[in-house]
Amino acid sequence: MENEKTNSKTITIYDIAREAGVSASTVSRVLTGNAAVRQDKKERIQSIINKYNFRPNALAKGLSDTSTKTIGIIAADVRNPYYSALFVACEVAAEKAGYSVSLANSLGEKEREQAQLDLLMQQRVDAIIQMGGRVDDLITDDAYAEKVRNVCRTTPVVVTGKLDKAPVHSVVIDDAMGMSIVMEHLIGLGHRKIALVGGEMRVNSTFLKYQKYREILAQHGIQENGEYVVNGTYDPESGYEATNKILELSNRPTAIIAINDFAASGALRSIREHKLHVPKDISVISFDNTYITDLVMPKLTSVDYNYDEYGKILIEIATQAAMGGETDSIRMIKPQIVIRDSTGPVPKEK
Amino acid sequence: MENEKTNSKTITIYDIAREAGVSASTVSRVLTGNAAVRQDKKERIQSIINKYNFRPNALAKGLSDTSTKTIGIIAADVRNPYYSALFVACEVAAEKAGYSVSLANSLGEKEREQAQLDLLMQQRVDAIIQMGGRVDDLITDDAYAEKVRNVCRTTPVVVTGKLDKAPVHSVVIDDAMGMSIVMEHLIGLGHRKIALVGGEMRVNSTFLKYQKYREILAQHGIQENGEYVVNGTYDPESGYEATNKILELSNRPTAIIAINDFAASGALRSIREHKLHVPKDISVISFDNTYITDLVMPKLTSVDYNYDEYGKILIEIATQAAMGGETDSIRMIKPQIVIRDSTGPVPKEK
DNA sequence: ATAAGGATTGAAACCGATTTCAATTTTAAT
DNA sequence: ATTAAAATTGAAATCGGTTTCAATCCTTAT
Repeated sequence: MENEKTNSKTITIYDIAREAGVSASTVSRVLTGNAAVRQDKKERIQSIINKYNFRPNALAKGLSDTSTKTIGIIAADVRNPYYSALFVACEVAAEKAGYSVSLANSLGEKEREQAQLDLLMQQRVDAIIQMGGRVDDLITDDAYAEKVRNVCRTTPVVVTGKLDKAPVHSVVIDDAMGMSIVMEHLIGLGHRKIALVGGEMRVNSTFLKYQKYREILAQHGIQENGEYVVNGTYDPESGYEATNKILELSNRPTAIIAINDFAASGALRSIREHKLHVPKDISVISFDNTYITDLVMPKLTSVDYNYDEYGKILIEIATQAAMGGETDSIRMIKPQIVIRDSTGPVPKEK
Repeated sequence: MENEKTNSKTITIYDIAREAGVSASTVSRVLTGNAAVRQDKKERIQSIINKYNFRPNALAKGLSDTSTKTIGIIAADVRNPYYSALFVACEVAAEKAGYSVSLANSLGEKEREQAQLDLLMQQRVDAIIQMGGRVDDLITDDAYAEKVRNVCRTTPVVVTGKLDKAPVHSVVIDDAMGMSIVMEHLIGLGHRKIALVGGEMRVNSTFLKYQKYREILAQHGIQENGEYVVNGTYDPESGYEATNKILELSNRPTAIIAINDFAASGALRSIREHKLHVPKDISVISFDNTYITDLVMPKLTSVDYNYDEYGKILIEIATQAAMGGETDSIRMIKPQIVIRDSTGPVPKEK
């Protein structure tokens, strides 16, 4: 009942061996190139392989090799251009290193994330890269931390972000530096009334940015205005609402830092509806430098992480770990600002 | 040299069996639930499984089952929200059906696409879904068609689009109907000078739209203006340039149909730079209804395909085909218009 | 022509599950 | 208490590769 495919029988290494009049071992040797085979036999076997377009069963290979040359990737949501950019960068880098990747989306659900961790482990991927998602919850959720620790026991895990609850490898964006660059850019343009839009403080990367924001304000002798910081959920609608609140203040800021490009697009809409102009009346800057920066008007100044490089590093660490490299490594990604049309000099006081 | 992981030995069904004092067969039976096991033994085994957090090796399982419960998906580029939306819809639908998915991006390169087809076949996915990509080239590229035919011999392939060169299953968007809806919407608003922006005629879905566009113009007795049709490459920049050309015509159109939301965003920019307003001076409508429609100003009227439903159908066909269903099925997706702020009544002649 | 040495080769074991088949244990019926 | 029928169980084969190890085949030097 199960296997009633009408497909032609899939051909195996034994079929090739029989037709070539050699043993399966010999066919395997030409397949892997791990050992010498006499030239004429090699050619004969190769031609039969070509004739049938034979491809060795990756399951059997992985079972015997104990390596699948596959890296599992769990992303929060590839519909977010930040993750899709990073995923594609990983895929390309992996391919260069002779690995393929397999993607799963956690969609921000802890249960999905754990199920996917399990699944990838079962599939015997050589390493798992976890981008975003509910990693931050590990700090509070012990059962979850235990699960990750368990996975780490058999499969190396690389996480984008920091994590002390489990022996994972980390690649972290220097969020403080990112905020620092943003603040210096704005302050250099004369801004002193700077608002922060979007983000949840329980998310580490957001919290680090906030800390730096305060630190730099202090450095420049600027009094922090609590009303200028409005949390949100990283989407356009939330950026829109947060900005609405801010623009209704009697003492409006002259610059808005959005937690990501999505929130910034919402901010732009709110600003437009308040009949203000960017960057003449108010500057907007954001993080992630996704293609969204190019779609909205004006084009957004944003903080970039060099996704190609970022992906390359993730894959590098993952493959090294897969080959038994040391655990607990940590690498930093240095952000860079990409200046477009949404930031400009502070407007003159009237 | 190869296997110098310091990880603890991965535990197998035999380890569980030994500790439970039963045979591996019995452990397997509680794992799969395919056969009865005495209650007390079952519980003992289950508790040992839990104790070690044991997960059966999916490679070994797949090898013995001849089903991996995995569906391979090849997308043109998940960075495009059309594909990411469809991919996530597939992932969710697959999960409900007890399958997992594995994603590869062809990035519009024929060689990558073929390599990925090969790889997925080697990984013994139960079916392959190919979304977009160079499928259209199959019509002209015989070597490629031969490759696909070869894959089809062992693994069912589901394609988004039509294809007679290989025995694949098809899910196609009714592009003609989409264009029809768009045209009726615009004509209903009084527009008669309607331009078409972006797209390459060699791409079937684009060509079908163009055909319907002409057909409907004719139906309404509107003379086609060749200058109103400007091809492009589906990205913002291309939509921008095409629209620039159109807006420099002496006899400007009052509505622009963009081939997708990206092109539409470029069109909006061009229109803005020409000091025109949407939809007061000119209406803009596009295809795909991605989240981009929500980011730009004004929000875009666009044609939606109900991605959840679309993904569900793709997975349905893929899983049925995997279980030996008939080949060569074809399903149609009916598009729907989502009206937002970018389309309005034709401006009064001055 | 022959022995030593290296190059090729195949048989068999292994990777970790599932499943068939026959044997054994339970349970139910008489 | 017996026996037939039903429920459990384990041994062994299988899935399709890779690799070890011992055997066989060539070379080349003597």
